[in-house]
Amino acid sequence: MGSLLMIGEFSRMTHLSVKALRHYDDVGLLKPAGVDPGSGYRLYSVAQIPAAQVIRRFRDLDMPIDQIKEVLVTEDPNTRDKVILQHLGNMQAKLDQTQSTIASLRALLEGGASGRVEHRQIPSSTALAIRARVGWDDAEGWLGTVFEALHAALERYGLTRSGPDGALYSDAFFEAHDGEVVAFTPTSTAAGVDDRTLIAHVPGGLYVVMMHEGPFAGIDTTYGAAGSYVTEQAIAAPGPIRENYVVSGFETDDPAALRTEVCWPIQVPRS
Amino acid sequence: MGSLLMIGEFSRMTHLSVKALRHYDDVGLLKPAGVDPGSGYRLYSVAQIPAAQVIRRFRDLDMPIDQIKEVLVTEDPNTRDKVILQHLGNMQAKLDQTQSTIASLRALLEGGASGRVEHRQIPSSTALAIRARVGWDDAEGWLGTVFEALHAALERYGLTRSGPDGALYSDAFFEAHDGEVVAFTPTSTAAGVDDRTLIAHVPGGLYVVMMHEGPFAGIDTTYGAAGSYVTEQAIAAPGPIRENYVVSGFETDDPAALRTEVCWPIQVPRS
DNA sequence: TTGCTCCTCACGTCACGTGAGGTGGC
DNA sequence: TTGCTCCTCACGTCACGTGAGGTGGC
Repeated sequence: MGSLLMIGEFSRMTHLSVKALRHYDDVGLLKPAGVDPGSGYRLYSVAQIPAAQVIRRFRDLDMPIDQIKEVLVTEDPNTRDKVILQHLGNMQAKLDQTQSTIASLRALLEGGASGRVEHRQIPSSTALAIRARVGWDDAEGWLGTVFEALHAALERYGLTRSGPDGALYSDAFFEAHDGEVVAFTPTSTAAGVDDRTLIAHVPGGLYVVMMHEGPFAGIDTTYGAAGSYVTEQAIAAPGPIRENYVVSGFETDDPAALRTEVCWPIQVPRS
Repeated sequence: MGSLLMIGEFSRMTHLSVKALRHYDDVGLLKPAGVDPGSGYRLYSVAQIPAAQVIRRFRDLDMPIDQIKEVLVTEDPNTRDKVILQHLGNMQAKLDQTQSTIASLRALLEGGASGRVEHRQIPSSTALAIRARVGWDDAEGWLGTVFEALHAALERYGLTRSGPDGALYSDAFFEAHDGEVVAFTPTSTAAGVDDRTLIAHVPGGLYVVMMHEGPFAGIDTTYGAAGSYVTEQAIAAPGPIRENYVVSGFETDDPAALRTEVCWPIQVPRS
């Protein structure tokens, strides 16, 4: 129980480097069981080995130190294991996305089939919507929860969806990877909706529309194609970019079956 | 061809942030096609979009900028695609290791069955060996290539292996994640080996030996168990830690079937 | 006394992000 | 003229790694 180890021995037993161990002490992630008052030597207990092993694994998975701290402060073992397993779920999701990034890279190298460009006048519509400042990496998760909330609200008010879910993206969202996003579910009427903040008017306009087929990891290729077209035609117009989720994760579990319309605002042609 | 874009437009089309684009300009990863002499504005060409897409994917996969540069300077498209695919192979391997880290974390939470401890007098032996300073992350790859070289040498000299491959690890390898490692293939005789640098004497000694079952991602648990035992018995001795690859990647493709003996040096008991 | 292991600053690294303060064209 | 988009420093962040310079016990 009380066997104490010097930092080098503890390092060999846990495979954490000495520098890392000192850092974990500094930031309060893993404090040594004791400190020699005379020499200042850190003294670790063999009982700290399991905690060190958990830390090492999470760091291997690039979990931030603060998050690991949250996991480890949970004293009750059952609760703690649940927290860990939940984090593992997130890791797995990240991993799946990495897989999909690799796939999209392969696809890119094999030459992406650029889709067809369509000019479309999108009419304005009434919708239930939620607007927020969203960070780039949180966007996919945010959209998922928000659309679930919007669909639940639709049902609650006895309304029906009059078209695919969609979202408007501010320039800052792309340029600073952090900006306003409006997620909306169109509906023919918002009668009876008492929460006024949910009701929104989604402005229409003239857009170049391209269909993106497959997961979001590769959607930048469609953005590139649409943007190139708009640039070469010199018809770009200001305003948010719009995505329509024609076939979304609510309709299919097969990532390859996803269909997203990328809508790039363009000028009304001069007569 | 010549359509030029301001940095914000290029950001929206490539999904790279403006800050990232400026950084890639600074470090020479992606220079804008032109710069406005009056304003200093960066001007990108639509022809640069594919390069930006490749960069974005590799960065999503955490490939260092310098490596991406190496990939992109390869002008010939065929060679370049081969280089990229090779890097993708590495990525896939890292991903598989992440999977295995997750698995070992789950195993850890379900309570690892700590193996049996054996005291063993390991005799000294002659061996073909390669010694080098190795970085932590390179170790597994280094061992693979080195053992292939050693086996090839054995065959070349008409010798036979007299025991499992093994390696000696300096303290610095664990404590600084960068230190001396000796990989060796034991052989009863080194007669006829003209490359003297290959011949080594692997010293024997008294060790505590524990068998690690499964992939290397979880081997720290066995280190922890062996180290705890040695500490609690107060029998630790100086000297490198030794691993014997009883069932290695050369013998099986199933990670769960791997068997590695972790040998921790201990003192000769006093009469 | 020599070596060994440990200690504490202070600074470097990598890939950007975060402001501050300022400029040019519609 | 106001806004907008862009510009360049300079510094911050995260998780350590890299020395420099120094101390205590066998």
